Amino acid sequence: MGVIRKTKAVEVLLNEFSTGSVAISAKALIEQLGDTFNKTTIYRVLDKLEDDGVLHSFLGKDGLKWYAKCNGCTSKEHKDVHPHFQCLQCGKVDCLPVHVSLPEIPNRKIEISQLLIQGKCEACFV
Amino acid sequence: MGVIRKTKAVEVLLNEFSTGSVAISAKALIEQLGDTFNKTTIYRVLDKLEDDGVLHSFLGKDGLKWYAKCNGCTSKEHKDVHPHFQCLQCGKVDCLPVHVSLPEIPNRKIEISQLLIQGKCEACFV
DNA sequence: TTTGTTAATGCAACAAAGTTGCGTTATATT
DNA sequence: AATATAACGCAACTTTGTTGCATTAACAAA
Repeated sequence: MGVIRKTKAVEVLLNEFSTGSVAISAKALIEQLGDTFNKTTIYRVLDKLEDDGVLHSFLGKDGLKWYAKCNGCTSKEHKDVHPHFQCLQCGKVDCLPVHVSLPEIPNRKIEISQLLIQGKCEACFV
Repeated sequence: MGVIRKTKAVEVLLNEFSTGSVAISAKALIEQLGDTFNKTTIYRVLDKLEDDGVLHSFLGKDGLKWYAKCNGCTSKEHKDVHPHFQCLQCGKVDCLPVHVSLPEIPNRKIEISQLLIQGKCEACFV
């Protein structure tokens, strides 16, 4: 369906993702904005923004849902595929703008892939 | 801590993983064995078997926890790293015995990685 | 500017996966 | 056989996310 009306919630949430390739969990957004908007609204807006190809989502290490900005995607086609990096120390998650070549798998058709790399980020890696 | 006593639950659960590289979700095990064992027991045994390096776990597409047999792992060291494949049609998940080369990521230390590939499995791929 | 349609919101109740506390059972050692 | 304690079952709980429904507000048309 996608976003049709530019509401306050859409505006505020979009603004959260305005800076670069950092991912934010739905949980964090609710903690941060839950006084202003109901959690249901937050979940629903994120959902729609994903439908529109504005955001993409993936699951972090503990099954939490994370969102980050898409590059060059539309509601028709999601072409922005890349791995994500989660810091085991500070918990920060971001998108890695690199290409990963998948292994050959005979007799199977690959449709989606999700690579989550964990370790220490630039800030936490001494 | 790990498994200390060979109980009925340990025996039955181990038996579930006796055949090859197929992964089973905790949810499925509870559906299947929940009349015989309490779900708490099932979760706890899976946890301990993972501690022992007998099983490894990972998160599937929808955040469900899946378990599969480890090869050559101990409680000290988990060395059996590989991607997993989840069929979008039948839902089956299995381990792919292949090596994936991760991209170069400057200034970060990679400690763990998890690759989930989704598509159509041998049986569902016509 | 006002009106009318309906998308978007808030609230409360719910759902599903997994966890915790605690009293009881049973494994395995002595 | 006695005993220490790991493992178990049960119920209650936690957390993330979802659903139904009445209310509000975006936005287009009059």
